Amino acid sequence: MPGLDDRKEQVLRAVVVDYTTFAIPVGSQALSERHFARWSSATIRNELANLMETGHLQQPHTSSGRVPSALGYRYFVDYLMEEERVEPRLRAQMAAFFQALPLDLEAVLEGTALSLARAADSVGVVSAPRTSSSRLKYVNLVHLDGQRILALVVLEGNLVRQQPLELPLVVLQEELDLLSNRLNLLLKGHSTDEVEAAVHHDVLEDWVEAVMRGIGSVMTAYDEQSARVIVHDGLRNLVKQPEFLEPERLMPVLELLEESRQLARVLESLDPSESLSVVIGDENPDSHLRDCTVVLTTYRAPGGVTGTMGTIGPTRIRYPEVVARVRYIAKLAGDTLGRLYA
Amino acid sequence: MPGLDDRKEQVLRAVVVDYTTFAIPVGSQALSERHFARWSSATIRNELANLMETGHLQQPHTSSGRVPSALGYRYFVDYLMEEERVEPRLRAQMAAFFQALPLDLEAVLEGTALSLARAADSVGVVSAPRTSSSRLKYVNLVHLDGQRILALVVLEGNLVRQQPLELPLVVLQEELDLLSNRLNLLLKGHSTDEVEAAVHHDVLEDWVEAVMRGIGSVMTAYDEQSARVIVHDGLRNLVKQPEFLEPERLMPVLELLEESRQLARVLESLDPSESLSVVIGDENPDSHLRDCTVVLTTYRAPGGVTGTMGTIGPTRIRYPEVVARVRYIAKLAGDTLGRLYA
DNA sequence: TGCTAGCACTCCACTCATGTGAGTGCTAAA
DNA sequence: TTTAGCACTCACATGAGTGGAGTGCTAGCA
Repeated sequence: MPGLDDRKEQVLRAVVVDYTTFAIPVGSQALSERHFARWSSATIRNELANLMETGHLQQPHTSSGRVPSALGYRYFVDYLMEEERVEPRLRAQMAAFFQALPLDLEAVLEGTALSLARAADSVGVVSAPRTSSSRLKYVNLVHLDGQRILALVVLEGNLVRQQPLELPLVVLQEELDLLSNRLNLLLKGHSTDEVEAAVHHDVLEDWVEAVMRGIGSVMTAYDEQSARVIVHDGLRNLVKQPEFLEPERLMPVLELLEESRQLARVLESLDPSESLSVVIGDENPDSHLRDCTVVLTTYRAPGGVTGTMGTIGPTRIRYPEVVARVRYIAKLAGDTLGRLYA
Repeated sequence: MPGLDDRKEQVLRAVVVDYTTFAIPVGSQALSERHFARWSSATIRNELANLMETGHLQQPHTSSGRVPSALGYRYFVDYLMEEERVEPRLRAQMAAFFQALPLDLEAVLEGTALSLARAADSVGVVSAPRTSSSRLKYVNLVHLDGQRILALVVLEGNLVRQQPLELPLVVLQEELDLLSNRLNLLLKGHSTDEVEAAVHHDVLEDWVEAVMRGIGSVMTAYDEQSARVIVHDGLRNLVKQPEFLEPERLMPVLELLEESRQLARVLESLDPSESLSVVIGDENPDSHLRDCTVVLTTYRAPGGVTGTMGTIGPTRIRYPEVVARVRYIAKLAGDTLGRLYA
């Protein structure tokens, strides 16, 4: 529920727009001149004071202009913002960029991150697609040497994983082929849980059990890990920003980005239940991102292939523009991955 | 050829040691007190003035202490430095760290980068091993639907690559299994070139040729791309350094690290023909690294598996320590990759 | 000839005082 | 309810003054 009267909303919007444009605190006079010729600066001052009381604005110091607080940005995003349309020329550029990407998962993820970084002039992050629940499509066992074999596991979505295994005895490739066939009949189309249950269900030879355990652990590891593979790009855009001039501001973000496990956890915790979420400043559950705004969305390709992607920048970003661009890039990424998995 | 007399060398060494330790320009008095009780500061001043003339030292401003120039560091590294031994406790820690890494190429590369970053308190970079030319270990063909199949290709080093293929006709899984067996007999252990040659050598059915072309292209793509995969870690160590406080200093390095193609090119151009190379400041061919020292070496695992790795830091690093540690980590990385490819 | 004490000099880094200007809050009148 | 006016606040720039670390140079001594 909005909660601010019409003029307060106009003033708040003007502060957000001006601050995200000029990056300097905005004062009553500037507002009066640039936006509200019909009201004097004194009138604006009263409104500004009110917006301070309600917590929508902040003052870096007593006699400076106003800056939106996290709450102020939040109000702007929720009630005042009209999402822009991505400029036709930029749309075309982006589409061409995606069109030109090699059809290769890593290339697409990296391209998406780069595109996001450029579009928002901040850091772009993309998580690898996690199929909603991985299902076994195909197994193949390869003899390496002695008791060591390699299990190739193909999951739905044509994701291939490998797992070296040490068996309790030497097994020949012919026997492995036979087992591969049996396992394919038995387990094809089954989920991680079902595969792991099958190990306990039947009494099996030792080495067969070892193989099945191996397959189960690959699938489990994939379920857990796949959400953790994250590519990012555009750090240089962050160092340019005045709010990250001091290393003390930059460090937390860098730490987070370099520790991909942490980053994955954070993205997961922010995972947008809605189609797109904007998390502003200290709304972030992770303190590393206290000075950042995270714009997150989900990309989707046919076949339940989805993932999280978005941008991490200063709280002072041009929300209407960035949100629109992130949304559009998610669409492009989804389409491109669709071509990849088709 | 050395070229400096004994005392000048002593003074230069003292300047390098003190500056790399305390990170502030060193003056004649400090030198006299800390290193040369037998000579007065005035004497040292004369020597410092000489070392300025020969270009081994620099002065940030007229009345400040001296700082080694790139030439000075170079002289130190070439003639004055005694490589330290890695502390036993640290050796043990590092070895344990590598021992605990999962036997998986990416994990090992990332672990190596992290280890380098920690050891040198700067950025660690590791290029993927470029096997002189990849060799085929195993092929498996999986029917997807209709005319589409998936080729699973295992290369030496247990690297699995997949490639979806569209065949000119529908082929059943049984036929694919037969072809898999034939191909394994025919191509196992063969290099990219040999595999591609085999396509032209025999007259084959259309769809078999398509499969073989697919396998060849996977291998070619891997050969081309693998030299470019570079992981790095430890950026946060760089922002801490006083010489990178200003964004103008940090930016070039960031740009280079984020543009992995560029980074690959640079590492390649610096590729140490000797076992280990130290490239200091403006000796770097790439201007992005003008303020950096790059310590590069090669890691080697049995079977011609080699790659480039090293650290990128400010010119003010503790050379004897860093060089020793990089060397040791290269050994650990080589051993670990040896286990992986065994 | 090499070393060193002494001295004048330079320049950074810091402090303090001061002025300026953008911005504020408050009040009284329209 | 709006606005003109006014006193006030505070960051920021400027400039003068100071201390200190460091220098180059020179003359005298071993």
